[in-house]
Amino acid sequence: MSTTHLREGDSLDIARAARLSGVSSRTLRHYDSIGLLTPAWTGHDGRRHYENEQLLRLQHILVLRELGASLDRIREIVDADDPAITMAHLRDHLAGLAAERDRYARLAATVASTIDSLEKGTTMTTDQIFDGFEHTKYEPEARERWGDDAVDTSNERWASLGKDGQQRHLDAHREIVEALGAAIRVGFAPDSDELQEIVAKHYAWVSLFWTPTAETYRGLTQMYVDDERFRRNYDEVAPGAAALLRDAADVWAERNL
Amino acid sequence: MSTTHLREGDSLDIARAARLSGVSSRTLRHYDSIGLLTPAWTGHDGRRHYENEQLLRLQHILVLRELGASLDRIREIVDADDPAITMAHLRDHLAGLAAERDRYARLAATVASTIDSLEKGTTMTTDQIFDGFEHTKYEPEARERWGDDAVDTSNERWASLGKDGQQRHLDAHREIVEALGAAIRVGFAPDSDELQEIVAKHYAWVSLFWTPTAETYRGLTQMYVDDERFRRNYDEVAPGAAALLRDAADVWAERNL
DNA sequence: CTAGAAGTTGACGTCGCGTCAAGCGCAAGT
DNA sequence: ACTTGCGCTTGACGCGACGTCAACTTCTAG
Repeated sequence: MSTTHLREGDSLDIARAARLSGVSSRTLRHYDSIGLLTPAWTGHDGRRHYENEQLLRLQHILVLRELGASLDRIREIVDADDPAITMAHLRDHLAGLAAERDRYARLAATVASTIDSLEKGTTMTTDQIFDGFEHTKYEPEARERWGDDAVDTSNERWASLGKDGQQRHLDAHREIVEALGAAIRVGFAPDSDELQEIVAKHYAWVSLFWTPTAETYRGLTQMYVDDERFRRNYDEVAPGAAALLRDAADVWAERNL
Repeated sequence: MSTTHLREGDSLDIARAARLSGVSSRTLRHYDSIGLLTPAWTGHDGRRHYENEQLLRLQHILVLRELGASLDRIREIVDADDPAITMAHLRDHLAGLAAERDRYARLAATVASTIDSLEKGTTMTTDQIFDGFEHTKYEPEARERWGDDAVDTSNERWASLGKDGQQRHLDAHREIVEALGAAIRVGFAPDSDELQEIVAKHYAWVSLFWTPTAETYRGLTQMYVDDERFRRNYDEVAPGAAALLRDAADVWAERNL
């Protein structure tokens, strides 16, 4: 058999080439414009025509595109048409994919646990922190401390969560408290990077519902120390945790708020 | 205490605001230009000045940005400042993150197994397929079939892989063969979507080293049938597998090459 | 001969900024 | 008083892989 057996009629216009290979004609034009896939020939009227050779190259391109490679990388691979180079690029590409995968996995886990923490039920720490703003005897004090609007808003926000939401919010908080406990055992200082990071998380945790100012944030952490019902939740993991959080929060608030 | 206690001196210029919050001044300008974060006030000379309120909003923005949310989504969340809306957006966002994570996981797995298949060692199917192009007695035949250049290139490509690479290439191939076997047991026709998909994978597998034309691809699959050493590898999983692959490849080549 | 189908090029939009480029205001040094 | 220079300003392009108009030309069928 001859290696080439193309009759004139074997060439396809852009639409047929696109349908055959499952891409849009725009994509073919794009590939042409960036020099990734040049049509076999172009009519006097500018219309693009594709033949077997181009369809083969396109197949090769699409195989690699399905692997998520960039068009630049694809170009280098198909132009080289060399397995050693293919391997090198695939290796690079895999590293990138794995990194992206891990990045999204981390993000998803973080968001999931955030949602979890917001959805879970109403238990101890929760009751204490948010009930502190609520209708009970602490409310007048809270209103005095943070102003009426803040208390109302906080109540509404908390109420808008389900029992579920409230429970899980706790879990995120528990992580923070346990990190605090670990910091105490290791002996980190309030202005150490480690503690400042914990405070940042604590602030972020609080911020999901309410955006404290430097003043109110300091006030909140001070209340953790002053009020025995709050303090117990922090100190139960390690004595002095509430005070350490307050000290670290003072530094953090000054630096960041 | 008063709720506002800002003195004139409390406002920060863009550089200090940027350093405090850990973003670039360009980012702050960007957030201003898209209306996500407007400075507290702007001097007669156009310089931006930020105060506590803006820094707080920025903190909220950055918390959400770390979760990978888009600026549009972030705007809706911080503008609403409502936990119910926050939850709804976080939920949407989580779905997107999980989808991306899974997508990259699939891509990474595919590429990894491709690399694996290219790196693994030289065994049976491998030996037979690629040794078919090699120095042994089959080489003259291969040269006749596909031309000298194709044979040389194939030899070089295969040689450029390690023993490892050659072995794993096999595994990918084995998957294809087993899919073929399953198709036979179920009784799919050569032109069925299922078989066409298998052929597509087979073609992609071959294409990673060599880009067959319709003619050479048909020739290759025909050889799988004709040559007992090749046929055995296909038929061992299910009798008639080689012939079925050839028939399906004929259809596929016509449609796609 | 004309309408319609299908092709063409060109340009903008996406997303979140990084990175020039050109110009202005203010404070310190000569 | 004048220059220097820093730090700010706005405006614009670039990235990646096309989707999506818009405006125009050409081919084909009636």
